[in-house]
Amino acid sequence: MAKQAGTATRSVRGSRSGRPIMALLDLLGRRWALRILWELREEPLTSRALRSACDEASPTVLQARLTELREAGFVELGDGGGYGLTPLGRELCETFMPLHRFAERWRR
Amino acid sequence: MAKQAGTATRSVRGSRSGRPIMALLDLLGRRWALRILWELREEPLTSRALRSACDEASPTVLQARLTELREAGFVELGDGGGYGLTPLGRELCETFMPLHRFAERWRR
DNA sequence: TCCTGTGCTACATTTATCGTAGCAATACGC
DNA sequence: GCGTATTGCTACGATAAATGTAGCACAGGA
Repeated sequence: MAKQAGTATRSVRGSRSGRPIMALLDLLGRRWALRILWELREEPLTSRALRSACDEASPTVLQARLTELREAGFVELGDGGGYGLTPLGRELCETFMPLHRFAERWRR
Repeated sequence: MAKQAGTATRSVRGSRSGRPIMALLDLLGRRWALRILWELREEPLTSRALRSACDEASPTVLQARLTELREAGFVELGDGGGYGLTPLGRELCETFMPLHRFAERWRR
């Protein structure tokens, strides 16, 4: 699994262009990535609470996504335990808020 | 591979809640989905041009994503050939535009 | 007719994710 | 101390999804 340290560019899958938007789209395009950010939007959650919020997704992927999101600087592990958004992550989450309104109108 | 007709709700993976935002986050959280929307943001592209734009992603997934995005009503296949965004898809894409600015500031 | 480009598919290989179980560490109350 | 509960996190076999390469049928254009 991808878990190498965030030393370098890390050639995020399918985006060797170096354009940051591609790296971001790729990171957010992995399973549960968007969902994790969404579930943390209001308050920090423990790893198990987050798992519950994410329909009991397997801890393997959740842990992988959390590591990636932490390396990206969007999520952090509070010293008292529990995952929360960093200021940057909160900012990113704000970017996604209009999606909520859109989804409500969409209603497949 | 997921390819069933859009007959029913289709229980989008990991979102049995019925909340549309979950379905949307799930759909957009599949590989190349966000990227496809992004690459189509300006002009329609043929399937092969889209493939080139997406770093030569395998046509199997691209075709799968395109089918899903079409069923969702975000993408359509123009009668002259070439994939383009529907008005709804364009609207969704607008929602993601702030992401571009964010990514530029992010620059991992 | 041949050539080119379109959307799209087959299929074997590789990779990601799932599901279940369990670990070490850190607390609690007794 | 002892048990018990919770934390973050990992192992590992089974399953689902993505990759890479090749190629199909169809529709023009020369």
